Amino acid sequence: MYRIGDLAGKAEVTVRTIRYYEELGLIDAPLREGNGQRRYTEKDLIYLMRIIQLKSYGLTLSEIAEIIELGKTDPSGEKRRMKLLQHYREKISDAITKKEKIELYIDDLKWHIQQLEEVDNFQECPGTACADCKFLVKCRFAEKEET
Amino acid sequence: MYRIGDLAGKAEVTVRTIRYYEELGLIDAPLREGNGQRRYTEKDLIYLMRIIQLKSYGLTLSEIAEIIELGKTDPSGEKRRMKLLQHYREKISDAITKKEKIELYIDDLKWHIQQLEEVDNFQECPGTACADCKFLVKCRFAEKEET
DNA sequence: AATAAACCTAACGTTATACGTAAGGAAAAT
DNA sequence: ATTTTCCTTACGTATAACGTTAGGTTTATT
Repeated sequence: MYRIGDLAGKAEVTVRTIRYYEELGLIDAPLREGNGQRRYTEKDLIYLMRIIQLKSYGLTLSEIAEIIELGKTDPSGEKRRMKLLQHYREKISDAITKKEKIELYIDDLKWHIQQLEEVDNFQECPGTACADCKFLVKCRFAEKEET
Repeated sequence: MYRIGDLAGKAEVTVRTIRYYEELGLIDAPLREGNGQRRYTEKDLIYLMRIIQLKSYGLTLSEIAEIIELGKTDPSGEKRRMKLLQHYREKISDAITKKEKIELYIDDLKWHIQQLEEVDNFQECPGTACADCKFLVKCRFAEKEET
């Protein structure tokens, strides 16, 4: 059995963080000794590490809470199972959207680099989005290409 | 020449947002008429749209400011050019890191879904990171596989 | 036994982001 | 003539994820 400080040490977080997660309902209220101090098990540690891992994936605490809540729901019963699946799939598509945005950004940066390597004034266009740029008509680069 | 309200309309942001961006130095202080009112050009609009686009990529305003600062640096002169290139490349690798984290997360969610489709108690393992899980020894699923 | 270290609850404080909103007044548009 | 837009200054807001006292008990160490 770990005391809260031990758990914090193993998980490399602060004691406050653990209490906070408990407050949020991210981790279950642990056993208490007669004196009122929290005692944790190995399982609690695993659970905590899981949360930390999800955080490292870029999830917010409330997103993690949501997932945990889903997990607590009785997984037997087709309807609940389907709902869980649906939630996860939504999360996936959100993540894919995020990912795609980052990819756009990366492309944009690459475009900038290319400009930087070839051109002098490189700061005035919207990058890879040039094709559907609202200002294509008035765009310098577009004008140049026309010429 | 646009007044600030026109510009806001075209860019689909509020007037406050434009003033705020000016405050942050994201956009240059525009021309003022005798009365002190701001007048904007088409170029200002393009600039603003560019900022909005970068925001849509998930960049924060300060990240955008940083990029704009980079752009303002005189790009003539080989050393500065190289430095700019380096900055952009760093930004790219940051973005790639972010992207990879999201991909991990997506994999993890997919793993969850798979578990959810096949298994009953699916909530207790760290997902795709199982291979280098700190608790593999004590892991239920690992034990089951050993059995 | 005495002092230090760890624990408890409750609650206010902090940093950052990206504006919103109100006050008080001048200029523009209808 | 009055409604709308604009100006500056500056306080307000919301969320996130804890940090940091405060005031007090418990456990560990010397």
